[in-house]
Amino acid sequence: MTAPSPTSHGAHPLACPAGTVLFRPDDACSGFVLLREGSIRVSLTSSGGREIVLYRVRPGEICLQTFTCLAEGRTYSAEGIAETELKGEVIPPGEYERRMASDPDFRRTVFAAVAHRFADFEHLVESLASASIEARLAETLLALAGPGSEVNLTHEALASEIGSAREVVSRQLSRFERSGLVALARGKVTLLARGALERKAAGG
Amino acid sequence: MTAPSPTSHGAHPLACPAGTVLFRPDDACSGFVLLREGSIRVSLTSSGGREIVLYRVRPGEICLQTFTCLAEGRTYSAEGIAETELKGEVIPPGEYERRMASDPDFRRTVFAAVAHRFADFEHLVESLASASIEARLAETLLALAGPGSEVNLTHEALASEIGSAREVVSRQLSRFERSGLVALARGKVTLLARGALERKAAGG
DNA sequence: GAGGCTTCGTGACTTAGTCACCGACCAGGG
DNA sequence: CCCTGGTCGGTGACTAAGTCACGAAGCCTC
Repeated sequence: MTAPSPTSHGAHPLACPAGTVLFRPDDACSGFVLLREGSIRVSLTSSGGREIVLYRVRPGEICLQTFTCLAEGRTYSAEGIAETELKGEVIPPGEYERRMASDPDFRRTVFAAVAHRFADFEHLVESLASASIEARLAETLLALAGPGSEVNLTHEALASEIGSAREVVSRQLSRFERSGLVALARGKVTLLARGALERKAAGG
Repeated sequence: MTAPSPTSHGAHPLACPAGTVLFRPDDACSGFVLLREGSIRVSLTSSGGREIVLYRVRPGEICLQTFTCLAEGRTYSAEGIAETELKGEVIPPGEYERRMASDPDFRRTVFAAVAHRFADFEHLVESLASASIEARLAETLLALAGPGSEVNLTHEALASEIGSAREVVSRQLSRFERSGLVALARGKVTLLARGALERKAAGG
């Protein structure tokens, strides 16, 4: 092998456009992804056809699905799609094993990321089990808007973010609109009152 | 230190009766538990007072909560209660670190357990997001009964197993009883028709 | 500018969750 | 033995959420 990457010997580069399907249920895992740029959406589709977004992988984070597959030698059980153009590296399974064994920093990083991801999962379970649609939707809108005030997703896509149905999201958004919290357009939600939405998200 | 345990130098024994609260939200983690006997119930209680059982730790499994705490140096976010008398060992954080670094078998075991636990979590999310109460309750009854045919839990406790409300569980159990699938007594559910329950659990 | 697709709105209905209350059962002390 | 306080379960009435069916409006392409 010539000119190994300075950051991780044995890894090969990853680069793909938005929309690429990185893995589907039952795919085998081709390696551990270190993302430098972009965002991967990982979601689960139940037999009834309902989709729910589990989490997003961003630079510095890891894909728990991938970790699981590598640790147990299993196949994926969820779907991963590139939301934006991706750049990073793929560490093949053998190399991943070697680094986990020999590189304490790498190991700590992976562990911390797994732990963090797991905390997200707990939050998801808690919110699925007991938060109202109003609160979940408000929270999700705030998270998706980030520092900006626009969310460019359809009601359908928002429904799968919160694991609910399109009609339910549409009706809740209408209520938000009537209360002046958001403005609606086709495929777009504009946040008008972050404070009020934050209160709703907290269950007020 | 004298007479270290033959299985894990630096670990100290764990033994406590049923009902012991092992950790609560915001507790610091005192070490990694290797369970030899018994069962720990790990559950989350939301601000609204609703409790949901996340998973149980049995011999050979690990507590993901504990792993998370150790990996990120954080406090617990859920509650852990001994369902039965417990026997095992507690590996203190420093010793845990050392073994993760130096013992490949230990590391692999922990990883596989984390991965397995994570798969359970996915199942929980999927079922919360899209399965009916009827299916979730049927599945939970079968799981809790194990090879036997009795579940000695109150409706309240069953409700927290599936993350629902007591009244909902009571009504669904009544329907199961009227269909001849179970027999009900105070604090006890007896399974009469596993096959039919399995079909319900599968969403039939 | 017509046709076709996607997105969204809505009414009618079912299922799940909440609230309030009451009656049945159970364990303890008198 | 009976009372009593506590847990457990049943139920009616209501609200929230999810489902089903359909149609209207926006958008793209040809």
